[in-house]
Amino acid sequence: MDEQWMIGQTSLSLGLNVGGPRGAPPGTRVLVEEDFMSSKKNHEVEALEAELRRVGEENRRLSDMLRALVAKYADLQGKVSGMMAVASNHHQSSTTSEGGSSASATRKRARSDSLDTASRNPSPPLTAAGASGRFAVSVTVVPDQADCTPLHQPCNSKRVRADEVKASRVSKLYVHADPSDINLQVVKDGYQWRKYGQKVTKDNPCPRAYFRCSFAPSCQVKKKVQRSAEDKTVLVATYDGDHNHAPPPKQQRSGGRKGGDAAAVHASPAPVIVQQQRKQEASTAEQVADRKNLVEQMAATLTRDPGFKAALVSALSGRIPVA
DNA sequence: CGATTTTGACCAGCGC
DNA sequence: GCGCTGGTCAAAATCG
Repeated sequence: MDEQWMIGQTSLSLGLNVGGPRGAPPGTRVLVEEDFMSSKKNHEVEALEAELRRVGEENRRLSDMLRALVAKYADLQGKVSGMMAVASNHHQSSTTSEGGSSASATRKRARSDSLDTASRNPSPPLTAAGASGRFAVSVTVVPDQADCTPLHQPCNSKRVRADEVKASRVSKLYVHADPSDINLQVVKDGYQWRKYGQKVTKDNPCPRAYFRCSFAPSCQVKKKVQRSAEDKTVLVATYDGDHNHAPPPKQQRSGGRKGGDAAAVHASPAPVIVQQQRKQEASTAEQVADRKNLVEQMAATLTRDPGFKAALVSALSGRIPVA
């Protein structure tokens, strides 16, 4: 995937001036007359240079470590992909012989079957999210149990327990929402969602909202959004399925009426974290470009954020003692 | 006027 | 069989 590309972006310019002025501005000149001052200055310069060399070396070492890590990751990913492909083939051959629908093929199932006739997309769930300038976003993925869910067993199974067994693609996204927007059940992930239901669940006083992807009628991705029972500032979004289309372009995402996901995404490019569940299927150039855009957006957002810069500067300046 | 949200009703699965 | 619960539907309401 994009590790190599990301590695190549080591020169993401943050526009920082770390460690104070690197030289007097042109045109200014400091005259130091006393010898002891001169020697002291030389001493400081040497110390700073030594520190600079040390930091540079550390930087190089960390870069090497990162490269090694990414290489290992890619290697492992390849192995996992291979194993999953093998498992998928195996499962397919075993499920195709299972035959007709069960006796509990109900009206509802028939309904959902009609919906499920739409293709189950192979595209990776480019689940990206940013939350109102907050950076606390995390993702957990329930690993695919079965790559190809038979059509008579739709992914949107009702029971969580059944989901745990049958669900093909379920991922969870934790978004730290703005406490002031305590009623806003919105997880901004770049896609257009249409709410089709809301329910108060037993274990959580906060209602759970049900969303469908409204950008593409054939897209069967569903999303459940609920505030965490423990921390009401945390939104838990559960994604069910994969999008079979690219994320809508920004100008189209702003079509929502009431400041929904789309409008929120349009409002400001929030930091995003991309998670990928099915690497072996994410090979098209378009998807790669999407992810590059997301990373670029992330970097751009971080560089624009004065708080981030300040934190980075303070962290770096703490490492470089200024006499 | 069309798209979206709201909300009560309905349905299916599960445990007892 | 019954009740509980989660998921979905669909009509009405709302909004730009």
